[in-house]
Amino acid sequence: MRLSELSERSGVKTATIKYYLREGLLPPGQRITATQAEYDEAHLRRLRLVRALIQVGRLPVATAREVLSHIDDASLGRTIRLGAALWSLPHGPDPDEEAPETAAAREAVERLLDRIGWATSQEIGSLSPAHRSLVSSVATLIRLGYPCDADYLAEQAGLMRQVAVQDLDMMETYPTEPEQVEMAVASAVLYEPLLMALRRMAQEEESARRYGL
Amino acid sequence: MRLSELSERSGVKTATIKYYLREGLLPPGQRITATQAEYDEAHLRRLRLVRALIQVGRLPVATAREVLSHIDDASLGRTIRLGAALWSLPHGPDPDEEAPETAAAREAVERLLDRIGWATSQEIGSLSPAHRSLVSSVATLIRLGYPCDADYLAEQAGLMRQVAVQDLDMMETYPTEPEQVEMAVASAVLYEPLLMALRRMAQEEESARRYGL
DNA sequence: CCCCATTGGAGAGTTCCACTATCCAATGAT
DNA sequence: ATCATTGGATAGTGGAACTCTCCAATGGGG
Repeated sequence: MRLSELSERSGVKTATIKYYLREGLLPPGQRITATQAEYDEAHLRRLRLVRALIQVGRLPVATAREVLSHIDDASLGRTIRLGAALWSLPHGPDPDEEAPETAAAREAVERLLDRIGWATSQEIGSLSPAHRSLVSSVATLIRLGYPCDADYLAEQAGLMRQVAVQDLDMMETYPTEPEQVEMAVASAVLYEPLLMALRRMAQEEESARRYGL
Repeated sequence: MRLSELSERSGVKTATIKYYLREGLLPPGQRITATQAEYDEAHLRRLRLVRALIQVGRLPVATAREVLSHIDDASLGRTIRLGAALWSLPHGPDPDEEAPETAAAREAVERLLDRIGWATSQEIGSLSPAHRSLVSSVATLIRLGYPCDADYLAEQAGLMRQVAVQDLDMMETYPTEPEQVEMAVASAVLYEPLLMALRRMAQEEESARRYGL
C-alpha cells in the first residue's frame, strides 16, 4: 500500500507518518520507483504500536525509537533484549541524592526487599530503573509526610508479584522472541493504564461499599 | 518566611514559585508591607504537593489547580468532594467512538463488571473517567492484537480490588476531611508510580526466577 | 539618615517537543 | 499531454512550563 493508504487505515495523518519515518520510528517502505514506496501490514502494525507507545504510554519520540530498536535487535539473547527494552522505558525522576529523605527511602526499600526475598533486586537490581524509581517514589511520600511503612509496602509488593506472574504467563503464550519482547513492552506500557483504571474503579466500588452511595 | 526562603527550603526557583502564585496553585502569602509577603509551613507543604503532582504525577498545571481547588473546597460533603477531586485527575484518552474495537471493548468491560459484581460501576459508573479509561485501554489492546480476555481481566481486577482495600484503609487513618481528600489524591497520583515500580521489579524478579540470571 | 541590595509583581521571552504546512521534482493514471 | 499524487526536505506552528527582565518600594547596614 502507499503512504496515503497507510494513513487512512491507521487514522494517522500522512505528515505525521512522514515525521515518524524521518525520526526512524517506522522503517522506510520498499522503494518501487524513485518517488514511490510500498508499505505492508507490518508497517501498519508497527505504526499502531508507535502511536500507542506515544499516546497511551506517553513515551517521548526519542525513547520510543530506542525501545523499538531493542525490539528489532536480533543480535541479542532474549533475556538481554528484554532487559534492554524494558530499561529504556521511561521511569519516574531519579532519586534526589541531596534530599535527606532519599537515604531513609533507600533503607526502607532495602528492608522491604530483604523481607520479601527479592534477591535479584538487591544484587544487580539497585541499578534497575524500577528500583531507583521506587526509591524516588518512597522519598517523595516521606517528604510529603504520607505513610509508607513496611507492612503496606510488603502487602502491595505481594499483590504486584501476583500481577507479574500473570504478565509473564501472558508473555509465554507467544512463540517467537520478538513477539515476546514486544509483549513485554506492551505489558509495561499499555497494560499499565488498564491496571490503574481497574484500581480506581475498585476504589470507587470499595468506597461505595463502605460509605454508601 | 519570605519568598526566597520558601524557595531555598523547597528547592524550587523563586521565578517558578511566582509562576505558581500567578497560576493560583499556591495561595498568596500574607502581605506584610506593600512590597513584601510572609509565607508559612502550610505554603511549603502545599508547594511540595504541587511539585509532586506536576513532576511525579505529570499533571498539567491547569489540572493541578482544579484538583487542589477541590481539596480546599470545604463547601462539599466528603463523598462529593472526594469524587470531584478524583474525577478531575487525568485519565487516558477517551474511547474513540469511531473505532469498531471500542464497541467490543465496552462489551468486554460490561461482562467483566457483571462477572465480578461491581454494581456501582455499571449504574453511575459508565460515566466515570476510570471506566472510560478502561474501555479505551481495552480497545487499544484489541486493535493491536494483544490478548485481553475475560479471565485475565477478572484476575487483575481482583488483585486491584485488594490494592484498593489497602488504599481505603490508609485513607481512614486520617481524621479530618481535607486530609482524607488529599490522601485520596495522593493515593491516585503519587502511589501509582510506586505500585508500577513494584510491578516492574516483580516482573524482573519473576523473570529471573523462570529463566535464570 | 542614606544608600543600595533585596523583594514581590507583571509581562515578555525562551525552550522543548510533537507535529504540521509548504515546496519541489518525479511520477503515473487518464 | 496533463495534472493530481507521491515521497522527501525544510521551515513553521502551537502548547506547555518555566525563566528572564524590569520596576517601584522597601529596609537593614554603615
